[in-house]
Amino acid sequence: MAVTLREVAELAGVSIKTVSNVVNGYPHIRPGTKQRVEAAVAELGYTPNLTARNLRAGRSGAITLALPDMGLAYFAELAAQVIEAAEATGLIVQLEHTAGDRDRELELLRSARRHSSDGLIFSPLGMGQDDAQALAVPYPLALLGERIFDGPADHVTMRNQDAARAATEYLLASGRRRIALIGAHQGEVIGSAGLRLWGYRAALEAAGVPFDPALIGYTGLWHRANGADTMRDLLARGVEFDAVFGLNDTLTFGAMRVLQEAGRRIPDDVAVMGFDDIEEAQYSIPSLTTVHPGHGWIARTAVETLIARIATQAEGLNPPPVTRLADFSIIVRESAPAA
Amino acid sequence: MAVTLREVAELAGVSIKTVSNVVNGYPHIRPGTKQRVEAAVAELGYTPNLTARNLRAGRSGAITLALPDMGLAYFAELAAQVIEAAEATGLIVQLEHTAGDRDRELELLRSARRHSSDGLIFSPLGMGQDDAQALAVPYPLALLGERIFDGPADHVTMRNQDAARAATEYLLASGRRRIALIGAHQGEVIGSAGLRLWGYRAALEAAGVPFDPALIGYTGLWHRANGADTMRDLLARGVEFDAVFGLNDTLTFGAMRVLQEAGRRIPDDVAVMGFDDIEEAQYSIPSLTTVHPGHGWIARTAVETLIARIATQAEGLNPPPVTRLADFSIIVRESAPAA
DNA sequence: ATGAAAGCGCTAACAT
DNA sequence: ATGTTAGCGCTTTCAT
Repeated sequence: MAVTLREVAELAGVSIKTVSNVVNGYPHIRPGTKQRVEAAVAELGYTPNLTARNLRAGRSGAITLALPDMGLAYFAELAAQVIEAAEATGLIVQLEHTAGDRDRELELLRSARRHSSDGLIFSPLGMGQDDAQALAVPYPLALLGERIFDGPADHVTMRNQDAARAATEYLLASGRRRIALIGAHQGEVIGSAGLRLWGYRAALEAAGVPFDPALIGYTGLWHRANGADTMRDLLARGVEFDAVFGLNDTLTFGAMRVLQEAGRRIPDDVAVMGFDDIEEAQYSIPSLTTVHPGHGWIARTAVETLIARIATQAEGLNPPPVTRLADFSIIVRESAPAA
Repeated sequence: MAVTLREVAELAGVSIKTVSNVVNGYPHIRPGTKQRVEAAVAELGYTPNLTARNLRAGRSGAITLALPDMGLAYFAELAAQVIEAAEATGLIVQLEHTAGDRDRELELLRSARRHSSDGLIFSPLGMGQDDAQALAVPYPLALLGERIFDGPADHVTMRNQDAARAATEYLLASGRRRIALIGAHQGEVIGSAGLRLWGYRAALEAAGVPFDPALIGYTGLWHRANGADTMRDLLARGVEFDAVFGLNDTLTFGAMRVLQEAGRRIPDDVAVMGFDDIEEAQYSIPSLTTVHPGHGWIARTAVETLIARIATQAEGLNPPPVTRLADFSIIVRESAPAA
């Protein structure tokens, strides 16, 4: 079994209080005592039992991060950044997987308190606006993503519509007029796809460029293969276009491959714009012009917001939920140079 | 504050023992009592405090998974699988990031017990065989990967050398003779790169095909960009080859892109073989023939092995470390068809 | 500067 | 079938 305070105290010939004081760096300890305790700690290889400490403190020192799919680079990178941000404040991150399944997501919200964690950072995918009330949970929660707005929980997200509009305006400004959009979700209004499609349409409208439904490529998932399929379909339909706006980078890489297969030069024949700025965007050939949605900021802010909520809730307060929006920027690379 | 057993007991007019019994499904309870308790639980919204339960049980219900880099698809997919396997046995996974940095890895091993977790699944990258003794830690540990062998901890890994040999033999059998290898590490003997290079050489030797150092592409990291760079270098050097064996899939995709840029047809001019069988291998164009290293099995076995070690260590036993090897297989796809 | 002791919320041994 | 109680390892008043 593990060594306890009591055993250290016995060996050092002091009380457990003194050992606790030494371990926790309490200042007023006689140097001699301190040394004896430290020797005993070293000899026995004592490490504090965090579970006991947490029970005493009324917290667990861990937060839960629930993501739909670690296989998508965006989420994998987000996870890495949340872990980093949490680690910086001494919190451990427990990772959960929902597979974007609505039932699993709802179940997670219901059961999350059973996992000994101080709060949840949650990125739903299967749940939608109608499920907003399920976010009214009795523990600290920070929502990510674009599935649910104005819900009863803190929310960290980005200006999807503005960003998509800016991306489209960028393509328009570089002289493109027939901009294909891939990754649309049939009938979606709220959600990354719906919002970004709106931004795209707003930019077209403002520029007086007619919206052509034939330019929209629909696909449920946003993996590389889906982008490839959608692009193949677009080409097969013989639609003309001089630019492609992919609603996420991974999808866009798939589309880019198919374009190149088909002999379309990027950016000469077709300019390509992505969304997410995942790491690979810097290294692809050509490198990908894309929307940087501030995921680092989102990760840090999610952790920060959750910590703040944990603190206020511990004081018995319950301030109204806040929404925090990340800044975005267009990262210009080879696939869509400026005009 | 959260509702406790005591409050539920008070409301239901029973003792906390009875409430505990009900909550834990102890069978012999009078139906009426059970109902009253359940009503009280529901009314107050009681959920057990896991920290207290864990303190009592002497375990935390969580395991730690430490990986070098979530940005690499292989590790992201491995994480997802470990989480799934752990979840199936009721364990939570705490994820840590080492960035493949030796000092961070050593620090992690030292401090891991401070994190309230029952054990560690650890995939080192910066540490090497010389650091084997650092694995002699006083808590349950399962080692992954190919950096350290015969260390003082349980080890779940695969037959790297055999697998690389089989992959090379497959290419030879399909009639290729000039097989470029990319992803080699200068001077490495132990480690994924070193072992796989050895397997490659063994296959060549067995087939009587001379080893040509000019065919070896060196690169430290195994990201897509590294594969692309290495392949560009190979092409620039004017080395002739009719096949490429990439030491991981991600790297191989980068190389494949450059090959296609250069007008080499896959598999007609160059057959391409990867290693890892990440999801994308099914969807790339062409789809990637690769070594399936049994990551699902590795994830499940790592969790299983760790749980077994946790159990024996709790009984005060300390059986010698075990090594468990995953089976591999060659997944034949378009990039390198059978002869 | 240090010790004694209560108590965080839970489970289980022991009673009844 | 249910109640009483000790104790998991720790921190923290309250004494001294």
